Amino acid sequence: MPELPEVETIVRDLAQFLVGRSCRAVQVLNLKSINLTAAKFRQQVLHQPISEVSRRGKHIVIKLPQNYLVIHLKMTGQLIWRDKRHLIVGGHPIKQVGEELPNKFTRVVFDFASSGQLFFNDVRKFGWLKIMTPAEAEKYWQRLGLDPLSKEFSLVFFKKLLASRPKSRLKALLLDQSRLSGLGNIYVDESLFLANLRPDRLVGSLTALEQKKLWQAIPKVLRLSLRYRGTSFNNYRDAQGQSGQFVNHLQVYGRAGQPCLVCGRALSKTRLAGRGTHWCQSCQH
DNA sequence: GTGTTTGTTATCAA
DNA sequence: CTTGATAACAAACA
Repeated sequence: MPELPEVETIVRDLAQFLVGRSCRAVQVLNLKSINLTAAKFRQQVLHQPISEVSRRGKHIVIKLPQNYLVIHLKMTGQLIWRDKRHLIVGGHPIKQVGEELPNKFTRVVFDFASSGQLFFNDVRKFGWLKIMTPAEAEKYWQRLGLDPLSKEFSLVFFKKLLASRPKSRLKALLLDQSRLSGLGNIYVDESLFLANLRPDRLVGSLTALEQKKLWQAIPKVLRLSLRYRGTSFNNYRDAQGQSGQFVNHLQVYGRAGQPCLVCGRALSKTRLAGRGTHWCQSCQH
């Protein structure tokens, strides 16, 4: 489940591999993964030098001279770069990390001639790659809320956000991409645990101190995960096919029934805002 | 065969 | 308008 830290990890890697390069061939193995016909998609991408790879919420944005290639990995999407050049260290070629690609879940392949290949894999086919004009992209971004790692994510902004949805539950508000963009199920649960707040608390019931604590917890969790290159609960891999290691530092997500790492009480799992919600009944109020 | 998993959108209800 | 619930999308996994 790629959320902000996972997408940011992929974007930083891809920028190194892709910027300045042009795609020489595209194979579309699943038409539903793209927003144009294969011929038009190919025409938009081929021989167009990539100038920038960036992130908008959970979206990956690849800048081409005329248009943007916007990618959402949804739940099981992967973007994995395979270098074609034989890296020789100490007289021996470095062994490629991860499995052989393409595999049965590869949906699109971008060929970068002599340098390498980029594979879009997606078990569940929810992910997508869309060519957008700058105008279309701008319109699309307008639906996204603020990035919690941006400098605009101030305490004042956050308090206004909370005040605008007083009757919502914390879990639902933090998952809403039109309010904040980038948090998903894992980091919402982790942030609420770190802030000692119940996921089902009404937003309007928070004290000033609780508001500040939550505001601090969100970027803290995201940055910590980024340091470990994200959470590979199952499907997520970075752009080099490697797992993220933050799964070893999760406090509540995926730990239902196991002891709370702070107080020792068995962690709970309930259903809230349509999602499995993990939390500690002793530590969160 | 059944239930669970989740990002996002659409639809419906109160 | 707000909020929440549910289905849909698709496929693996227990």
